[in-house]
Amino acid sequence: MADNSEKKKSPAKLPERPTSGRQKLMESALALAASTRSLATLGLREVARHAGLNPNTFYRHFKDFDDLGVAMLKELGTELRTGLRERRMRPAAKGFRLSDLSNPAEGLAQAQALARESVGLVLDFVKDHREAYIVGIRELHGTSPVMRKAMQQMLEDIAKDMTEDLLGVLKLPAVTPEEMIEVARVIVRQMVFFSMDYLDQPARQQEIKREAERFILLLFWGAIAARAPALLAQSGLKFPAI
Amino acid sequence: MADNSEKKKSPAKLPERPTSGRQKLMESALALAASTRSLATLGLREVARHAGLNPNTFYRHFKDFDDLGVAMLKELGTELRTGLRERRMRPAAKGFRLSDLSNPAEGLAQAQALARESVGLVLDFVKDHREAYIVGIRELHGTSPVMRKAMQQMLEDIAKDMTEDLLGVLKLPAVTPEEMIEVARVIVRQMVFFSMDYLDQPARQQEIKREAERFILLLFWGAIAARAPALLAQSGLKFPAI
DNA sequence: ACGCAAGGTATACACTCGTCTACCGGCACA
DNA sequence: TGTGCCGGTAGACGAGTGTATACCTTGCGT
Repeated sequence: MADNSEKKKSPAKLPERPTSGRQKLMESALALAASTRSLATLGLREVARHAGLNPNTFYRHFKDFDDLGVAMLKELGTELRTGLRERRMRPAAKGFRLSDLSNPAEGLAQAQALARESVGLVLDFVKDHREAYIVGIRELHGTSPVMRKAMQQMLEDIAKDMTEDLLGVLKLPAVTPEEMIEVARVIVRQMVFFSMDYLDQPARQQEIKREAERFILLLFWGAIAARAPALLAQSGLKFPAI
Repeated sequence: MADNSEKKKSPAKLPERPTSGRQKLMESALALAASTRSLATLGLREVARHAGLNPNTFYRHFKDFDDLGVAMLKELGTELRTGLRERRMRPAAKGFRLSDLSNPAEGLAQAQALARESVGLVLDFVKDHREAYIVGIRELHGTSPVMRKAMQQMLEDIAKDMTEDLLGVLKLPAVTPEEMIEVARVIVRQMVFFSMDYLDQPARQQEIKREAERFILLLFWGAIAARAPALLAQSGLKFPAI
């Protein structure tokens, strides 16, 4: 521990600069937050240590710890949304585009296929970005108001994306866009929980996937029943106004 | 700071022991967690200081910090569950007990009344226990695995209570208990988010209440549509198997 | 060729933290 | 009358933290 004659490995030739310090700090913060399981608990020194950097280097790039937080969120947030969007463009996802449709039963069949595809898509993504997901959700109900707002906004954006997709792909009778976004929001939020289960209980993954699909289908059935009372009237059922 | 001659205010006669130390610690922890906005960030010394106690006193009552957490959760959890239960026994809640019923529409009308009552009940409770709720939800996705498990268990218990009530009060056709608990779980989890909104946006409280009611009703409509296809078959609709 | 800013490092300081050991007053109860 | 235990206190130790100051490269612009 004493002073050895000469070392100074600091200015050694490091031909590799793949991650540029700032990046290393963010990655370390993410990794630590996912293992230690909180951003708020993280320490400046701890992150720097894990990144193999001097504690003070932190100040070169971020002023607060919130500062690093919003930077991470911005990066991961765009990654998530674009990730979802591009996977939504895959062939399988576009397989069941349909022109117009007056039969609700047909619409529900399409909805089922779309639900299955979407659920798998989200859960796969979550599994592929386990760390980011865990940390993000923690911030959703977390300490910093800034983070919380940003996180809520991200969920809302995803819900809006989903609404567009749903409105574009399937035509459920008499379901207005306003109701659609409400349904989408509910789905997105519920998926937060399903995703948690999915990560926490690997043995039940298939079952959880089915539960999520059933949930979505239930909502669509409900939406049709609530919004197409005329169609259901023939069956003799009378639904209370919503 | 030096040693004054004689003091020792410690063994002074304290006729008041309204909150017995342990209680003081838990209350301080709750207050601090709700203001500092995290249990994980809390420090043993910090809590003791806020409670006006010696740091070591903490060890007399709790061994971990998780220990205090589960104690708080147990207290508040039972308060919540019994609160919900006794309010569920109020006259208004029992108003629509019904014997047997073959008409799903009738069942749905009952469901709507029950949904309205239950939603109001939960949201009132949340508003009355704002601090506890915020802290609790934070722990639901929080750092400590112990807390997380405990919190999930509490939600699950509430869902079970709700299932019993639902099965007892209203008879939806062909909805099995297994499906009922699944629906109840989904409702409870969604109420977590609705409650957050409710606390965060006081101006929209009535609107949020309506959204929650609509969500629940949607689920029941969906459940009937999914589980009583025979009833709906007359309408000419054919629903895909779930 | 010089300067200078960016990124990184080393050392140091004042704090806070969790925990350990030891001491003390009341109360129950045998 | 003693003798434990329970709840509370005091002080100290070692480790970890955030931050301040100062020094050292490297690269780029002029």
